[in-house]
Amino acid sequence: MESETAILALAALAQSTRLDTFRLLVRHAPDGMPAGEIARALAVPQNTMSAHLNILARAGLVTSERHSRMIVYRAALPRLRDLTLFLVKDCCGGRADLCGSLVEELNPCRSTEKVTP
Amino acid sequence: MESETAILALAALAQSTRLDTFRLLVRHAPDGMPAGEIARALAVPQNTMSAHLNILARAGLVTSERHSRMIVYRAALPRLRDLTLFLVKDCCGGRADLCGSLVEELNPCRSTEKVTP
DNA sequence: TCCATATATCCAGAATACTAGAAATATGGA
DNA sequence: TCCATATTTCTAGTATTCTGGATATATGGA
Repeated sequence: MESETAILALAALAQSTRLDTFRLLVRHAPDGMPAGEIARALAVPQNTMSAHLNILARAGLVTSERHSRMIVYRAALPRLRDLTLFLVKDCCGGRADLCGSLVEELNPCRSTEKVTP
Repeated sequence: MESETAILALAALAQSTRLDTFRLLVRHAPDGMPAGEIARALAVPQNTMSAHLNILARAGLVTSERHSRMIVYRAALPRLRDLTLFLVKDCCGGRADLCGSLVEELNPCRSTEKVTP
């Protein structure tokens, strides 16, 4: 992932309404939610939410698809993965000594898998 | 990590000079670099860099320590880990189905360790 | 065709961020 | 004490972001 792309994604998430929006969409993945329903759920005016959704979309963090009258937004998990990878690689950068503890801590995600012996 | 803290960190990294600064400090971890040397390395006026370093420090992404006349800045890797964890947990949130592929991809960090059988 | 619904776009005011010149503060050496 | 160095703080101009009212566009149903 390019720095410029990463900055777009970081800036998109560095705003409370947008971070809440993204989290809401992650919770509703992979179905997604129509724009109006998102605005209602977060108690944000419809046009304000539209602007925020546009910023998230330009950052590649959400996708949109029209379903008759509604436009359904979905979290773009691969982009979140790329962003996370970008951050971790900044930290690692070929230096496993710095990185080890970080990856260890990421394991909570695997808690449902049988990784620990 | 609280959302508010995460937003501070995301915003701190969502700016090219600061992202470059953080990356430079990660590359120079754990020794760190004095403020003036950072400014010189990135060709940024010294007071502008001071402002950016202050923002990174308030976000907890760097620490500073005076060494006689110089103030040495260091990347705060644990904070980067917390931020990464925050992002990944947003994605996972008890849903290993969404998270699996993400953690898989994070493994490049482990390339120097003997994890793969 | 007319109307209701769902969403986006236009616009402007308020707030916040970025930048760098000038001045202030802290440290160490002569 | 005086000076040079390293950094921060003050300040203000410019640019960008956030917000929401008003309006425009798209879709589907009567």
